[in-house]
Amino acid sequence: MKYGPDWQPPEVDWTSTRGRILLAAASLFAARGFFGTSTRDIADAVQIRQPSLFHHFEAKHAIYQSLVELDLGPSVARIRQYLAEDISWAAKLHLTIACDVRQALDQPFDSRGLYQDAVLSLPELADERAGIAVFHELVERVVTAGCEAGEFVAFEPGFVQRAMNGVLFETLREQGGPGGRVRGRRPLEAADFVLRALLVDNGDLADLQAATMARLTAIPRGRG
Amino acid sequence: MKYGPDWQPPEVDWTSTRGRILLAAASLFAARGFFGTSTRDIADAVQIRQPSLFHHFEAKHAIYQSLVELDLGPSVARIRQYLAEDISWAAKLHLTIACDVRQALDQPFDSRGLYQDAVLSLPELADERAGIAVFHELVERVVTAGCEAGEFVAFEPGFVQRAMNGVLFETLREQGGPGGRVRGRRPLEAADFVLRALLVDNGDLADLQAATMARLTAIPRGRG
DNA sequence: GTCTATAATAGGATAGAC
DNA sequence: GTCTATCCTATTATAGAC
Repeated sequence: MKYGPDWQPPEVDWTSTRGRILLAAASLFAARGFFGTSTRDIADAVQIRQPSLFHHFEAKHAIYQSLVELDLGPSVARIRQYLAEDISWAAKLHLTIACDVRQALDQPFDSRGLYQDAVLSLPELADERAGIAVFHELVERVVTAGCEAGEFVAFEPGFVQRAMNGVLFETLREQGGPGGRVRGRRPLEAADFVLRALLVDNGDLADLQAATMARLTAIPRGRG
Repeated sequence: MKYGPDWQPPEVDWTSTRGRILLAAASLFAARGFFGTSTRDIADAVQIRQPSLFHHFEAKHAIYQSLVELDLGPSVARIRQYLAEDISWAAKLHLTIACDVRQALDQPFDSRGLYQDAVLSLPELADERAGIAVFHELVERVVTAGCEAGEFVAFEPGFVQRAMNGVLFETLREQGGPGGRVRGRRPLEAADFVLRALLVDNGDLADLQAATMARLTAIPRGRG
């Protein structure tokens, strides 16, 4: 099942025409939005003719769909893994945020144009809506458990999930997407910001930072 | 000057055709985005013919522009006022966040479809881009001063401004816009979340809450 | 101030040659 | 796998009657 425990998105050869379409479309979606980008714009950027796109993707929304899969799939997989590990709830959340920011800054395509409600409400993107709902549910589970364990103060989990997403998205918007000069500390800063808001005892933060940093540096960089 | 110290948006009669166009357009922009909403969609919702729109607004983007003015104008005016008051930096920021959320939930139109980079990059919306930049600059000024005064921990002001915006926007998305059952505590929760992340001493939070609450209840409600 | 009629263009997608 | 040619629809906006 898509976005299920054993699913992962198909590999992409970024030098192939299909890969270059995805890269160009992602940049255009980020700059002008899905509806503000025409298939001609994308084709021009890849230097092919507009109808040739439809040999690689059945429709415009399929390009967007593939990009969401590539961005969301690993995020869902990671938080599933952290949930299974024997670490504190705070550590699970800190890792989730930091690794999500790090992935978005490391991956070759720009993810800032994805996750727009107006696009996701297209009927063809039902799987992606469901996948996002799964991610949100897993985050809420961590927040709820962290509250019950006394690690977090009592905000509503739904609110926290939203607030965390807001911090995540805006951090990416600020960074200007892949290719910008990455501020290396942003993944940790974003995670620290959210955890400081949640933690009952901010004294725990230094340990979280050290643990997350150790695992962040273990992620392969520069895939693009 | 638009969005300057003495500027405020023109009053709107929400029962007039012009007002009803703004209300309908705001809801549609929130649900399907600016580019995903056609002038026909808006006209249908107001029960007039599509060309009649152009008697009230010179172009589609002028509708969007008016909505941004109505939402952003009061926000900029408020933060200017808080900057002039003799209260702590933390109080200025707490008030800014809480009152912004409260306004968005109280005003008659849905503001969730505004502030999209893809739309704001239209050349006709240069004033609105500038207005948003002014708001961001004023927020950063509060954050920077709060850090220097030792009230806030040392995050980068630009990052904090982004994170705060993310929390703001996502809080509104969660609430479902005006007309949804407003969770009365959301303005305070959003402000608390950001201030907890920033404050060196979380013990100051209770005072902030009390001060903000006193001024929030003084805002007239139910304009819609 | 709202209407009908229509201009002018841009959009996504298909057919079929090479 | 890419091309040219083209279809069909939707879109923003204008003209001019009432």
